[in-house]
Amino acid sequence: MPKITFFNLPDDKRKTLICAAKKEFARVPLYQASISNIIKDAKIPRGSFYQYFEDKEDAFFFLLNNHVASYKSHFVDTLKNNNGDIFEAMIEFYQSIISEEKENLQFLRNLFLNMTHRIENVFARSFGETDLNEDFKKISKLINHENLNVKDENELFHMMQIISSVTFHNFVKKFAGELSFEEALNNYKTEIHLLKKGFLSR
Amino acid sequence: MPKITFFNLPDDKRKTLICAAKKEFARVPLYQASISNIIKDAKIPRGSFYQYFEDKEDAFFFLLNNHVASYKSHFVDTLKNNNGDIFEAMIEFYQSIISEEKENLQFLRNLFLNMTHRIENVFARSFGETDLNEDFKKISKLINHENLNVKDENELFHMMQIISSVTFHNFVKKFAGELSFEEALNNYKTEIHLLKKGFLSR
DNA sequence: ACCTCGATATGACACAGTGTCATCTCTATA
DNA sequence: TATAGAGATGACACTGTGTCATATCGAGGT
Repeated sequence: MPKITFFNLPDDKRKTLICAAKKEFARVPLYQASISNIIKDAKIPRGSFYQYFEDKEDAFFFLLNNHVASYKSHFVDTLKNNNGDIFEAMIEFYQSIISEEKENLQFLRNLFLNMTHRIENVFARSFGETDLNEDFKKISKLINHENLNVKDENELFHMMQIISSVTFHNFVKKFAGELSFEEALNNYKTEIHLLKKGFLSR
Repeated sequence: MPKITFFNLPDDKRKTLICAAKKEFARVPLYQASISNIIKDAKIPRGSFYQYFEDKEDAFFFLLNNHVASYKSHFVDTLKNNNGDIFEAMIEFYQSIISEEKENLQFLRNLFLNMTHRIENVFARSFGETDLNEDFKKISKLINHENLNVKDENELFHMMQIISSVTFHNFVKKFAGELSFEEALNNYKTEIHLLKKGFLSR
């Protein structure tokens, strides 16, 4: 977490800093990003950066958490709008993410092409160290269980794990392959369809 | 690829170097690994390293390719032994990977917890820039298509994509969560089972 | 034995980025 | 106006990278 001084900063200075950081993390992935670039862009001296953040990662994960928080609430909305149909909701969500504006897309690209477990974890659980089950239970309640071929909570949990693995991987393919919007969406739909019908004929 | 001089090296010197590199990449992930450590351990001067490799990544991907090549042939064997049952083969394969010896496990751990797209790609296709379909077709021929609920090559391709997404993610969970062998295996079996039966009741 | 030339080895060096710290500045309050 | 605490600043030490001029080696020719 950023230090208190960061939050005490006047709004415009804080915004400038956030923009500079976002710009750098949209330019290159975390491990290639440099504090030097950020402070040069934000026009603050080196020492100040360390007044506000622990280090590069601190700044990065602050930004990431903001992004993820907003995606999360967006996803919950989407799920509600689709009456708990998790599959339709995922497709709509996937679609909306790959339609983001340029700088965000670039940021996401660097994210997904360099998805360390630490980053993935931010998606899986809120940064506030809340229990991972918290989020799962919240989502689970919103899902329409009718027609779902799962026999208990455990199977539902693993179903969600599978869906998120597949979704992540589709993002990676989209960003790596420079797939068009349509290609990416069709691939994702095909895979969701396969998940629904299962791999074995009965 | 390493430079010619690397392959011209006397066997023992080359082995020492490979061991030192492996040790470093088992200690920390690629982005944290340092050439300085490798040359200190291998007792070669700094300039020599650059005589053999382009840079850190060059050495890393050389090692990675070796690993992956051996895993690949191991997987093909496993698939054959299971008479083309892709699901049983995956489970047996998964099991064998998480049973590797310590240094390899540590190397894999750093790999999966920092799975950049560039690394993932090495798994997906051979480094030799061969067409990605090459490998897929080879595996596809070995798979027993009886009872498989796929209607064409395209669906089969996406089925394989899903299986590999899920498998990758299970490796990540295993290495991140410090799950026991049994826990990890059970989780994986559950997910494969779910994939087989599908998410929708019919 | 000696020379030569291409291949290889070596470590000093310039450079880039990190994180720290002593010191300076600002502002609110007694 | 004095003072304390919060914040700002940039010089500095340190670590690691990649390069390059120079040294060394070894096989083949004379």
